[in-house]
Amino acid sequence: MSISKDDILQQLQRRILTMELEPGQPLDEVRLSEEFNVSRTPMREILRRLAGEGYVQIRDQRGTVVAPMDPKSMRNFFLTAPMIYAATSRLAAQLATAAQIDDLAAIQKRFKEAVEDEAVDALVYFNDRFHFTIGEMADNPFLAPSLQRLLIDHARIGQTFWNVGSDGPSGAVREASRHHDRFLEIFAAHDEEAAVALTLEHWELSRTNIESYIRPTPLSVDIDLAV
Amino acid sequence: MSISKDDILQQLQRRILTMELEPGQPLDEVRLSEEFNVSRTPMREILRRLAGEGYVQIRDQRGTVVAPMDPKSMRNFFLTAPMIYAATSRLAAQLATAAQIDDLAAIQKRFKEAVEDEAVDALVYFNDRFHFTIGEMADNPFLAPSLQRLLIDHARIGQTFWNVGSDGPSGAVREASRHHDRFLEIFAAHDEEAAVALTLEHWELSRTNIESYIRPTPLSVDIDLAV
DNA sequence: AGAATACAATTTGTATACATTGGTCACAAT
DNA sequence: ATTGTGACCAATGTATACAAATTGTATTCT
Repeated sequence: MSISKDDILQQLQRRILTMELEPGQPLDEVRLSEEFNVSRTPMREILRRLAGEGYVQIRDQRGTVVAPMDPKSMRNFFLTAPMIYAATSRLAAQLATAAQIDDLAAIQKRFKEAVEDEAVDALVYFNDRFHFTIGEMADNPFLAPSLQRLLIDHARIGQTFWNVGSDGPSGAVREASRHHDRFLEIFAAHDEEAAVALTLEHWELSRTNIESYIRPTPLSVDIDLAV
Repeated sequence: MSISKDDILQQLQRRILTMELEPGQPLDEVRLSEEFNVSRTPMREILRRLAGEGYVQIRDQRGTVVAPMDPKSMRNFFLTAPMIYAATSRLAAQLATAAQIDDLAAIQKRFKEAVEDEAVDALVYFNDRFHFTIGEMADNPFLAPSLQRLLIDHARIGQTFWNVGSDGPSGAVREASRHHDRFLEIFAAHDEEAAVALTLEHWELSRTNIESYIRPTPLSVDIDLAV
């Protein structure tokens, strides 16, 4: 049996989220179709689908590139994420089914393993899957597409967030993991307000860390200026 | 010269928005490719793109149908639209350029013509284009996909809104048109708060009319119950 | 040397033939 | 009568050959 198109799609998504495929990097149809042992036709279809989901950009007659990340999109990201995340969490808390919460718990289990294994790529991926699944729980086709686009850039912008120092996972990583555990409890209790509050807390944790990377805390100015 | 793929895409979008193609209706690749004089390959690509934008649904090995409209999606629509619309308008007010406002004015001109011509399809279409263009002004790739999906169903759900009675365009239609004129002024003035307020006003007008169709005002209960 | 242009090479886009799958209908068995 | 089986048909999915377009390179002219 051969690899399915969905598998190829998912694998490319993972590579893009973990930045194994870098923003702006061109993707060659022929190379990819050879790598995955399919002809160009289905490969092109997969790339079109990735474009529809915001993972890649296709420019007419000029091929496909991994969706770039420019400063403007950063601004929009910080502007939009809290609103969409909060709305999604509220709906998820309203509508969560037991089966969905089980799925979410399974993802969180693998996330925790990644924390202990200090596996950055796995952290990025399962964190994405965790929040993506919350999106599915919200069951709102009008909200989902924006959420999904946010999650793509969140995974990529936040790459450094998960970086494991020489002294093991950072406190922030462990706190994010505790947040996830609390999400599970809150969804089981269908507590909308708590879901929104935790979402904003989770966002702040992420935002602070991301910003400290993008705009690092300036070096101390407390030096001797005497000449 | 032959018809371009973008033209075909746009034409199918228009047909779906005006419900010339009805929700749930199957779309045959071969028939469409013959109608537009292209081979199946580019036609399939166009359908894939329409699927990515939410105009149609593609089920594996079972073909394409115009995106259906079920009661659940209605609930989500009313839940989500005000938030996304308000956020979009705020950003559009912030960022509107003179050229964009000119574009918007051009669309509004054609909208007004449709009001006078009592052309329902044109009303539906140019109203959609008006709000779609506001979305472009907001220039936020994280918000746009949700907005676009909302606009698809707004055009379709609101179909009856534009219906022209025997006594010409309804007051609601004329009021919607006045709202559009005010949008133009507000964007030119970059007045964010006014933009949000007008958006909610515009939404209320639309919502009230739509709901009175979906859930018609109950027949009078003031009848003779005596037996 | 630098700019412009013609040409070659690479890559994307399209058409079409072939393969596979899902649905329908007839028919047999229970 | 209802349900299960299988063959056929129609429609979607894939491979591949060919066409068109873009990019890179070499050559020529100023």
